[in-house]
Amino acid sequence: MEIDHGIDTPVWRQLADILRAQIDSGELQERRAIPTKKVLIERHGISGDTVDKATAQLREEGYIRLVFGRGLFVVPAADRGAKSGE
Amino acid sequence: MEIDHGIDTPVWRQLADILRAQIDSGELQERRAIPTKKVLIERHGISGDTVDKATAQLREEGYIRLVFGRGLFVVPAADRGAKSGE
DNA sequence: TTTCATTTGTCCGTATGTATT
DNA sequence: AAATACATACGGACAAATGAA
Repeated sequence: MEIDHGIDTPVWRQLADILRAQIDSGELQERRAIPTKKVLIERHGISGDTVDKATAQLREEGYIRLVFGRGLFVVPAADRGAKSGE
Repeated sequence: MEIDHGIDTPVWRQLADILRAQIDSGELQERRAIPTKKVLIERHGISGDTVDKATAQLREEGYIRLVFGRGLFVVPAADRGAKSGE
């Protein structure tokens, strides 16, 4: 899964797509934290702002949820419908 | 309508609230462009990224719509339900 | 056609604030 | 006290689309 700066899909959306696919496939497990912001910055060679846009999108979709001071956690598919954030 | 950096409501959300109120009140008229990014930056003393976050929120709500190279235009209330962007 | 100005979205690198451990 | 973690914010830069000259 490589980020491509050359095509017309924004980098933040590509990252959101990658993370969503990893959640759907189980590579990122339910109730566990996704990689930290710092890791995503270093791994993909992108800025923190861009990571934020991707995670904001995923939070909006209900895929992940913020636990302050700890990280972003994968929401179980069963709880995706409606919860604390909405 | 003043932006306040001191309270816990993010600046980008405050700006979104201001613009939404101006649209609802008719101060910003339907089918007309909202103030440009540059104007909003100078008028409120905030950064371009912060303006972007506010306008992205309003686009998502269906209040405004992007016309590339021209500006962000107020969507008539009647068309807010569903249109080109969704 | 080419050039120039305008406008937006995207992106970077850094910094700060708040909460948790 | 210190490290970790995320959201927010800044200021600058670039690409693409539009319109005017």
